[in-house]
Amino acid sequence: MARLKTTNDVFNAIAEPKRRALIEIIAGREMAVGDLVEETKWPQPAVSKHLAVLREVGLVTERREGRCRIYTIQPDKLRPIHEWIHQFEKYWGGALEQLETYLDSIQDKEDQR
Amino acid sequence: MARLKTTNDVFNAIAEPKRRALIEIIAGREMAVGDLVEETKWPQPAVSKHLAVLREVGLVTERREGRCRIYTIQPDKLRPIHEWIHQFEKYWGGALEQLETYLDSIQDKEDQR
DNA sequence: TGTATATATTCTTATATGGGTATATGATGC
DNA sequence: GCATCATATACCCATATAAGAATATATACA
Repeated sequence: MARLKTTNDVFNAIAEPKRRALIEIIAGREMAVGDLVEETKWPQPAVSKHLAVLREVGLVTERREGRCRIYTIQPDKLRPIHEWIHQFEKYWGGALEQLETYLDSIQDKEDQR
Repeated sequence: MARLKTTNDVFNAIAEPKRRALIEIIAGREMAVGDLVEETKWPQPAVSKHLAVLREVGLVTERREGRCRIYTIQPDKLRPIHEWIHQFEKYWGGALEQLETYLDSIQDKEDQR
């Protein structure tokens, strides 16, 4: 087997720095492809192809508006990664991180209710 | 250009599920390669090669002890990823996550002192 | 010195990439 | 219908895998 596809999961999708850059730019707002091309100064096909990967793993959604395609971030898709790393937080943490860990454990119980 | 090397950074290194599995197994203890082979039931060269990638990005360190090589995790190397995702947490959060974000901001100020 | 043990490295191969360029699709306005 | 704008897709290429099998390295021990 070769390396996993970039569209295999969110971990693989965000391994590419340019896709992380796109996520940072889109976060919290809605943007058309053209806006992203202007902001990044990358060739349009490059932007479209990276967006296609992010779309396939669900990190962004697309909505058509006339000729434009408006992209929106789905940040909750990053949560599995956050939680995967969270389990190792206790090994590097100072005092405040420990409190965080404690509060998370409370929340986990709440989520189970 | 092709895809970035798996050893390019921690993001690329942990994109492979088997490397994440290794990290989960080693976390919090010290293990020889043989222990990992036994635990995973993977072929020994596979384990060694995945460990080499983790080593190159600093996620594990190796110590020689007789014929064995003992591997230890360096969990703080995961921190940059945790912090990258942290900036998007506010977009998905419920009440307790907001508190977490607040506590983090306190801690950031503390770190700056 | 020779042998067994523990681990790393070297091949090979199938597969997937990201960049660049050209082209296709699709909506708008005349 | 036709030209134009906005975006996606197809093609080519150089590069990097991960798996498997075979082999090399290094240490311990008789």
